[in-house]
Amino acid sequence: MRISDGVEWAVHVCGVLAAAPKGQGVPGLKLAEFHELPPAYLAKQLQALSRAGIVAADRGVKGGYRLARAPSDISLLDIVLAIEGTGPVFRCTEIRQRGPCPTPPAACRRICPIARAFLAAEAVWRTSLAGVSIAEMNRAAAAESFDDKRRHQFEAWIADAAR
Amino acid sequence: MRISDGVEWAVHVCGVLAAAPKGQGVPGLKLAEFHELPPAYLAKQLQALSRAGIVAADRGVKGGYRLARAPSDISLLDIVLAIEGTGPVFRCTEIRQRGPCPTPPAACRRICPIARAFLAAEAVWRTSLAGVSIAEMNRAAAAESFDDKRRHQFEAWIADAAR
DNA sequence: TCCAATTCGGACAATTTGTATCCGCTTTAA
DNA sequence: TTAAAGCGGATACAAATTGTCCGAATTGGA
Ligand code: SF4
Ligand code: SF4
Repeated sequence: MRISDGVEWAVHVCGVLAAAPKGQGVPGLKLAEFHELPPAYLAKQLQALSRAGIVAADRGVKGGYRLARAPSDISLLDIVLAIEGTGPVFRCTEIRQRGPCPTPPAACRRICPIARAFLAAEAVWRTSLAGVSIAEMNRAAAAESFDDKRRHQFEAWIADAAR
Repeated sequence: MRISDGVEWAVHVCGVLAAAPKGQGVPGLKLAEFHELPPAYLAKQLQALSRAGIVAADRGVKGGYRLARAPSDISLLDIVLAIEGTGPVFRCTEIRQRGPCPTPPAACRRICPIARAFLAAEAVWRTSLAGVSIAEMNRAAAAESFDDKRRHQFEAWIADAAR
């Protein structure tokens, strides 16, 4: 049970896009270059973000990716669900209905205590991730690891990358 | 990001063992038969439970598996960690230290806000799973899906399976 | 208007991970 | 001594993940 690398990439990319000039798009190639990621594979993750309505994509020579909504309105959970899919982590194969002493179908109308416990645990996990937004993380990251020099370096880079 | 089938199997097996006669062991073959599971693969999961100290294994002709501690002292989290491993779900590849605008190593002493958020979410997930024990789930399952006839059927089966 | 440059999009292959099985070994009770 | 049972490693098989490619769509200028 491990989380895909694409989730980490997507979170970082959204952080960069949140800091990009309003109304301008950043090409996927530039985003890949920023973190030294495989461009073609990152493009696939960006497609998933686009399908989920988290980023918007403009094609053509002045195209690129930009956030589809405000950074404060995009949570970690949104990104995880976009990349990993919305299905539950624990999925039941109904083995209780098999074997020499099966649970009768009538008793299987409601999910069993085991599945309930896993769903409840996933619910609090999702709630926790839903509570932190891109905007908050960018603010925290800037305060912790940006000095004036690096901030200027970043702004120069993104001014060149944005279209 | 999905959870292994072996976890579901292990939880069910622990539930069966909790209902077995005290002091007697149930062979792995019988446990596989009860849920119609592939015997060889279930045996591997049982090894993991044994290594984690959740079940105890007795070898030899009167051997079998039995719970290593009280059912009320075995949580869902214990089983998940035994089967899936204890590593974190989200593991960072430190991509922030690469590319044209890297985070300086000095600022990477503490984990970043992104990783913190994921670790916090996993912590509440684990806490939730740690709060439900095998004993509680067996009690709930019995109340929901056991009538007198099925209870007798189950006790007859396990009396024959236990050694 | 048409063409060339640029970019996203989905289909496709390669790699890694997880699933499942088997067999020899040790241990134990009869 | 023998039969039953768990342990561990070696080995095939299936699936998900990772990674790459080429075509469709859009823009801007000739
Ligand atoms: S009893 Fe619960 S965990 Fe087991 S197969 Fe049914 S729903 Fe899944
Ligand atoms: S900044 Fe955070 S999420 Fe990104 S690579 Fe570093 S620790 Fe991981």
